Amino acid sequence: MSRHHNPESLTHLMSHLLKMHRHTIDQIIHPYDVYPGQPPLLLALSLEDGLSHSELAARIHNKRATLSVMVDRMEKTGLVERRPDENDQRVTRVYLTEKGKEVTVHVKEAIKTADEMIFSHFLPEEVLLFRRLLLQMKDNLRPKEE
Amino acid sequence: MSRHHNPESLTHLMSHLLKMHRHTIDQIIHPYDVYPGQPPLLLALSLEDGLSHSELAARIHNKRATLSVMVDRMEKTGLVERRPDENDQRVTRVYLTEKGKEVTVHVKEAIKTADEMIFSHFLPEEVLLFRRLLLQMKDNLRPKEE
DNA sequence: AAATATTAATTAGCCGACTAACTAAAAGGA
DNA sequence: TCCTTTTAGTTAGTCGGCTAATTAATATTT
Repeated sequence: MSRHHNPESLTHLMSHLLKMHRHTIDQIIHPYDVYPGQPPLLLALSLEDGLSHSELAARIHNKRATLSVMVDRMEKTGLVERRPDENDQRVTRVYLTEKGKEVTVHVKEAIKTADEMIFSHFLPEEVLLFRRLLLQMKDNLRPKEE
Repeated sequence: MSRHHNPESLTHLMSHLLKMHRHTIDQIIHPYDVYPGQPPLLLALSLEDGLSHSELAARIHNKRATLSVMVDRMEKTGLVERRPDENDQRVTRVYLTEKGKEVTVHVKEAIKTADEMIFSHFLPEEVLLFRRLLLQMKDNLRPKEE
């Protein structure tokens, strides 16, 4: 209780928490051919299907190169499919397959389970407060032009 | 402001924050031959040098296999060295080299810079509150035997 | 003492993430 | 129009992380 009072350990603790959270989800969804990095991508497509690679990469905070390889794998496991954009031949759009849509239902349940676990015993106002602090941090890290 | 009210996005936001935090540190330490995953290992050794692989893996919340490969690389870049344990021939202990110790000074500064950035505009009691919430989450995720 | 189980570390193989370098297509300028 | 710049996506190479399987040494059991 008296050790680790420096802010560094807070980020270390955060990364540990996220690792456990991710692991909880992965345990549930692994049987559905979904790998640990894929839930954000599936959720993004379930909100708006047919995003381009660039849009999708931005939504899930990944680089295009990372996304390209992920989509390769997910195409192989039959979760998504690529279709060329009609107007711009540079653009490839990514769509959920039927299997992808079915699997996303289970992914959402898994996330719900993990979130209820990690935020259990939290008062609603504590969750709101936590959100406010995270948004403050995000703002702090935003590069300022001056 | 009105979108993303579900807890899921909180973990997504956390992972985004950590990614930026890690990137901030990496920008500073990259010239010192330190790769983005290595700061926690260096800090652990600067607190207690000569840990075994198993101990070190536990401290930084990694698996032994992950650690083994990291130590390989860090031995190549001259940051750490392996020495066998005297009493137990199964055990290998990891020590900071002189270069490793020097570099760790810069790593600590980089972490300090990144932490001051991410926690700027935070009141001391907000940091404490944030810590309390994270510890609550950690406790929530601890597997209970019952 | 000998057989068995456990522990420490490594290796192989995979997924996730990045940067840098590349190709192709579209947009903009002279 | 032609040249240049920008944008979209892929590929290659590397680091970080995992699980499963392997090897070696120590502990346990019988």
